[in-house]
Amino acid sequence: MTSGLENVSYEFITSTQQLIDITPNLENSPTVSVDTEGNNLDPYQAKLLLLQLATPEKSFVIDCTKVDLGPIKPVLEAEKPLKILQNAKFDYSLLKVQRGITLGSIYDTMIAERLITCGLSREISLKTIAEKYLGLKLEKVTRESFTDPKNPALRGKFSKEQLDYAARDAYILLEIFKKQLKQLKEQDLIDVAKLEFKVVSVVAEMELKGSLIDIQKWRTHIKELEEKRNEISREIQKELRPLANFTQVDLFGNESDTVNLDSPLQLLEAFKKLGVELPNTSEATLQKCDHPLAKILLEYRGYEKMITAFGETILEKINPITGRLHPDFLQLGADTGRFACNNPNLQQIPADSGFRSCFVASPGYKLITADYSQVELRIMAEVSEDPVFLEAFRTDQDLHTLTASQMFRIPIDKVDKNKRFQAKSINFGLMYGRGPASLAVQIGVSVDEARELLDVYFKTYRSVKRWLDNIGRSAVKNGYVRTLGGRKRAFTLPDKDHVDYLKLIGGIERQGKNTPIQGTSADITKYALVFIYEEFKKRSLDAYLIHTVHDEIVSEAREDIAEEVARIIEGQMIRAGELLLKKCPVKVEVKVSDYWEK
DNA sequence: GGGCCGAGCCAC
DNA sequence: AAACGTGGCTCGGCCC
Repeated sequence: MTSGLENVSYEFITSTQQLIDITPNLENSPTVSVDTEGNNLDPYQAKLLLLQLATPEKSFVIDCTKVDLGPIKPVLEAEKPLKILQNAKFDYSLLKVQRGITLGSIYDTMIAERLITCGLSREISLKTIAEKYLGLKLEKVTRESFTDPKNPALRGKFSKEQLDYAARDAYILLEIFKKQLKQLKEQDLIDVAKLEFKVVSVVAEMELKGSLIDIQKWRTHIKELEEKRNEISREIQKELRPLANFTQVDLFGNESDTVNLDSPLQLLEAFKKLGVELPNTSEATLQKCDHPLAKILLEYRGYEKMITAFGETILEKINPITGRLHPDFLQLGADTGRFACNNPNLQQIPADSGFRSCFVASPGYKLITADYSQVELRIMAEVSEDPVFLEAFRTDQDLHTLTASQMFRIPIDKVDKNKRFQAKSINFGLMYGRGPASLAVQIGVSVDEARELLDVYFKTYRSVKRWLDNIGRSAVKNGYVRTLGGRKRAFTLPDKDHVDYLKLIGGIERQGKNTPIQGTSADITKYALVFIYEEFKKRSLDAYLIHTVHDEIVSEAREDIAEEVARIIEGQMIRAGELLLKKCPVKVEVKVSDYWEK
């Protein structure tokens, strides 16, 4: 079953001359799998220990503590052979930072697996795919042994076990690659796979560059929030003090006459003394509560949340070597194809608070923020071919105002704020498969009125309704949907006799409606990232991608070329949009600034 | 004391 | 309160 894959024969390279001798083996192979071992996950702090290379004919394990990788730099940086890696971003970053070597072309087995499973599974580890494709049960990997500070490998002493595993991890990728490729072809995923593989190195470079944060400004902002929170806290305590007998005793026996506002237990007790019996202190409960204290408490929580979620914790992630933030961009974080981001998640920095403006350009540089204007609604116009929607975008009108005008049968200049808001709520809500009940809550009308509004809306935009109905049905009928970039998302269909059958089907219909829209937006942004990166490289510009938030791309460029770079970014983003949107025009808004602007 | 999960809230 | 899509982070509560 496992056909000798457990024990791969390999050559251990411990001198530069040996490496020179094997270079032809690599140059003449169509594919070479690549793996690295370092002693740290952070490419800036890691020491490169081993580099494993495997061709179908022969495998090599290179002792990077002794060997100069210069002789194989050209073959790694060339388009051919194709480099096959599991989670290539890691190896790319390590090789780039520690040896100045990049990888010219990438096939990533982890990314490929995410495309192949397309939402049905998130099991994409090497362990999982080795078993799936090769029937191979990998023993617990010795990767941890490399990161142990006491590990002799740090001094260039490798155990036979370490070397064997290292060689095997590289070699098996060749076999996995062949089987995955068949799957990618069968599922018609080659185009999107090519895109994703190009995105890998762009994301690696983006992460390596990272974002600069103005620490002083950030701390000042936290302090302002803390002051506001403390002020509210004092106000609350003042209300409570006259009630007395609130003596709390902490772990050290210290007595306090204040209530811990973060303790639900103490809060309930306090409310009780005020004559208010509450079942709990959840947001909903407090919202319904008439007592003025409830309102202020919610305000307190708002500040508290900001401070804990975006306070000092983000500053702790600043890299000690670069002094910048290097978040982890998860290229296929969402099943729709969108990025996710963590450590820290820079995709959820509050948009309208003082936090964003703390992200700044390096001295002598500018930040360029570029975002697609209403890209998801434009995608809906494209896929539905709705004549009214398309016309609105072709003539660059305000879609929400136009929608309101048509729904309520009033002239454009008679559309007030409320009617525009209602139309906007429907326009956006549709993309989420939103129903009358939730719409009613948002725009403050009864459910019947909301249903009425939706009816009118769909009479105006018949093609939109037809498209939404069809795509929802096809998600259930076929078990999957696709984006305009060819990306696929599959669904696990419930059994007909499942107790929640209708509920589950409803969920799949909504996902089926949303995924082509959200996922096409992801396709476009990813093409744009690749185009922009290639353009920067081709022109050798002192400009760098540093961040992306779904329909937005942030770059940093030297001051004197910032305006030129802004035009390049805009052009490449439009080019990416037009690659997938043929009927609906694409619009991009670009800003050049000293900080991250919304 | 660590893992897991839901609630609640941040983004698009 | 409630049939609104995609994520991550923090907290509190629960379990082992």
